[in-house]
Amino acid sequence: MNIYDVSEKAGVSIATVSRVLNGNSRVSEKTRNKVLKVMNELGYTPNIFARGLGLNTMKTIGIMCTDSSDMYIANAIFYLQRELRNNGYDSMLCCTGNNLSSKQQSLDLLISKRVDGIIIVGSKFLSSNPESDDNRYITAAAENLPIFLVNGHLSGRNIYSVICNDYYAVYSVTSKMIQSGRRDIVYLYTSTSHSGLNKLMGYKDALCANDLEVRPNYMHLCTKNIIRAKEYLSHLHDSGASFDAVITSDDSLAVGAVKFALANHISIPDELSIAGYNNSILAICTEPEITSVDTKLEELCTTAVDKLMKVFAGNDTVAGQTVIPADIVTRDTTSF
Amino acid sequence: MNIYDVSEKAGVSIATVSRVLNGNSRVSEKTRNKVLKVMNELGYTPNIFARGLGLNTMKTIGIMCTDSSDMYIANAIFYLQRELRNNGYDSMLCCTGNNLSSKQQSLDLLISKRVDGIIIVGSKFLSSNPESDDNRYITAAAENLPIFLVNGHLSGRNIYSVICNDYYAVYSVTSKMIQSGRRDIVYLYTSTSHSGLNKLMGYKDALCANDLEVRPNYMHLCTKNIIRAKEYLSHLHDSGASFDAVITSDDSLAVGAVKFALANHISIPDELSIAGYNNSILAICTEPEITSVDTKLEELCTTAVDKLMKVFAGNDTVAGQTVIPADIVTRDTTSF
DNA sequence: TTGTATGCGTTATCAA
DNA sequence: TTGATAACGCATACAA
Repeated sequence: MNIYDVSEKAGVSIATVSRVLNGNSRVSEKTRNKVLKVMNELGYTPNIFARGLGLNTMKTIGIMCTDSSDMYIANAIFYLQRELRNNGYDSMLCCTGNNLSSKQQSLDLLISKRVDGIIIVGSKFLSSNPESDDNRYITAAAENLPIFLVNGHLSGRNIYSVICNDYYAVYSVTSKMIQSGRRDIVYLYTSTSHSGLNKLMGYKDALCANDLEVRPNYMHLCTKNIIRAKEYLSHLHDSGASFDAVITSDDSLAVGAVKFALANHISIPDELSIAGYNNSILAICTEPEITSVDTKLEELCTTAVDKLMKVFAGNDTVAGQTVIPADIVTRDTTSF
Repeated sequence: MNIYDVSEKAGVSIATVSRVLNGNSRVSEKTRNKVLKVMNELGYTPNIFARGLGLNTMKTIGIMCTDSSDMYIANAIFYLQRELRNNGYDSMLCCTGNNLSSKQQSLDLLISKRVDGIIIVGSKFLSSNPESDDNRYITAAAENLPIFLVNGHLSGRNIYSVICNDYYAVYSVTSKMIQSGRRDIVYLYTSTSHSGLNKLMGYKDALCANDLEVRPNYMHLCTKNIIRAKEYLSHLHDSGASFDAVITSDDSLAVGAVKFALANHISIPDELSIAGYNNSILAICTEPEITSVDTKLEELCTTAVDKLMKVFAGNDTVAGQTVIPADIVTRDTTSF
């Protein structure tokens, strides 16, 4: 079933069929209808390979991430996919894990599939070491197709980032904690990515701005895991360190903090204030519900796709980086 | 950059380059190395369209779901994608929402992209009405390519289902509740899909088997939402109905039940036992943590991909339906 | 072991 | 407005 079958049955040439297929106006109404009727009768579908061979585009965007089962990333994929579809593009998903060589392989694979562009989701995808060459393969790929980063930053030609203002978000939360009377504030974080380090810096700077001491054991790098967060706080508590607030870089850690407080009969928020990050469903699972930072993921995603479409349209004034401010959603684990 | 460039630079014919590309053994070691070297130097990547044009396969599987931001589905996508990759296949994701015509459109789109097979995730994708023609478009598509259902069932040629034994899982949980002394058991559920109705039936049958009354207001269809579950239980409680157990078809509803109990100073599990479903992270967010049914999602997904590969290999003895038993993960909201 | 020639289904260029 | 034909890049049957 191909264009020849249609042309034969309709009594026209393949060129005419092709014109009908592509909405070319240089076809008489009568001929067009005749061809459309035949296409319908035959249930004809154009062959995407043959088309791609000529046009060298598949109207498909590759989406890469380390782990699509992560709630934040899963939501991003949903939004991206929806926006791309609205713009006539499909998406091809690659979950790479955290191994550098498998990230490279996935990128090569998407390129070999001739995707028209690539969207990378999550700051953990990139190596945060600016000295290393670990992101070189991405800048190299950007020579041939545009690359977009959602919640990640990398500079370079044909690379576009859309990020949330993580530094300012954590700075604000920390400041609010201090303003509401907290002085011994623990910060639990999950990642040393660009975004992760920005958040940490926000915490430190807010302490400094208020003349509070930055204590190493009050900043803890922790796997993204409820139990681990609870364990570390228990450990800190048992070791005699006192703290009246916990700020986290992810809601799961904040859930751990709530569980720690409940297990030790520490009242929330009077004796211990807790703030989460990402404003996920986890923030409303606990009792009390958790104050959390809304990172505007949907807006990040729609902005990324918008920029992508502009780049495809040949607009060469698309900003390399877009920063979107976060919101703080106040609930019952804080007294501000 | 194509096969001709490589052949010219390597001083061989395009046929030889193609043979090297496809691992054909009828090439001398010397020639092979020469060609590989040139391919490397030129950074040559074969054009997938040209290849697909001849072979009419893209080594790509379409994955369809209603909503990839649903935690259950997000996990399924992760597992499926990983298994497909392990077998040399890529995946193309389509989130359709719940609208029938957009489901049909997405299916058409995947077919027009010449995917080699389609995996549909989630029982909500299918219409559960066996009388309606709403699933006809799927059986029609199955005439041309194999269709796999993960946690969904549809019978027909070239359609394969992998499902969890939901009926028996809920039957077991309900029986255990009864054995541990509960008599007034509420069942909250989110869906009237095939899987959803099976679960409901499991609940009813377990009650009947123990000579307990099936009361309509003790079975409630509820959106997948923490607050809604809490509200319904409050309503039931306020209306004077007494209950000593809540079984749910999703962890989110069980979280709502925990919140209801905490808000009303009802002790868990003594005064109220609670069971969730899907054994998601939500089950361990609350205090106490929730007993939940592990639906073996990873096993469902690997089994589906296994079956897919067997079908592609021409194995015509692949079972149309595979049923995998669930596990009950006992935690602190039940006394069994 | 290697090379030549053809077909895959479409789009686009040129001619009519 | 329509038709004939080249081009896209690869795999493969057949020839050498």
